[in-house]
Amino acid sequence: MKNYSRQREEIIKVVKDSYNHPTAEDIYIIVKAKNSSVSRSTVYRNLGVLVDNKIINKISMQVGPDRYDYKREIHNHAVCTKCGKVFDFEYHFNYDDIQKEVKSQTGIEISNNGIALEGICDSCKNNI
Amino acid sequence: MKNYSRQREEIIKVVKDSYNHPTAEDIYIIVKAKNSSVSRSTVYRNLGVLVDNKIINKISMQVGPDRYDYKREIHNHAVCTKCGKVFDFEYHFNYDDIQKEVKSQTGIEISNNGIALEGICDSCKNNI
DNA sequence: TCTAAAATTAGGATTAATTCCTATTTTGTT
DNA sequence: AACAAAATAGGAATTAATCCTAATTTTAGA
Repeated sequence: MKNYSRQREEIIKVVKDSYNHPTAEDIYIIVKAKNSSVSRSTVYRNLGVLVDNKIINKISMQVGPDRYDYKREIHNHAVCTKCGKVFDFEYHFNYDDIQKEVKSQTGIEISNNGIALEGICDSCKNNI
Repeated sequence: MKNYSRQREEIIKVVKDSYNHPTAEDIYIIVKAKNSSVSRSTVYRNLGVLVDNKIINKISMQVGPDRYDYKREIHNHAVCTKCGKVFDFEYHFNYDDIQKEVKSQTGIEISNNGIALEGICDSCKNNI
């Protein structure tokens, strides 16, 4: 994130305006459509940079490509392992305590902002 | 899981005896080494079947291939997003309440047994 | 403003992990 | 034993993501 670039600016804006946890490909399509010539590799590279800089979140799941989420107030995700749809949910986790506990037990400095769980959503259960 | 097969039996045993969250490839190597001719696709297919039947867990993360874990008493995972190492940790989450809450807010029936968090481990932080 | 170094990009090739395909073999049932 | 259903082997194909290199853009400094 040393130098400004129009492409990165666009990518940030697209993620910020998306509330449906888009994939890298989704983002690529949208940025591309907005005129701005951009390459797939630029999208992937910048998403990585933005995750590293804690501007966006990356959600990896048991099914399908990774999803991205602009970092706002803390919230949690529930992902359907059949269709890949991502839902937000609220729950009062004691994030600070969890973080402290994980650090002391494993040495890992947690970067999640929120917790992700997986399961089967209603429509998939009724195999629609 | 309708019919018995020697290969599936072996795969279950390998996952059960592994306490280091092996990848599909790890499992394939071990089963193969144990004599038993087995193909990679058989390993992948059976791991899927075993996950569906809730005999094993699948851990997907931001980095590297999926990991598998034999389902025992409930516990949580902390994954390093740099090196991919998976650590266990204990934390008293109110799983029942979380499950109920997620179900009512999103319709998702959670299948996780335990919660997975991500971050950077000690050795990666000191970029060893 | 001009220039050089550093950062970033485009575009395509490559890789890694997983899924898919089909002929063959094994298993459970009568 | 015979038949149908389930599972396997082996390799091809697909998907998502990463990597590579030459060209372009940005920034900082003279």
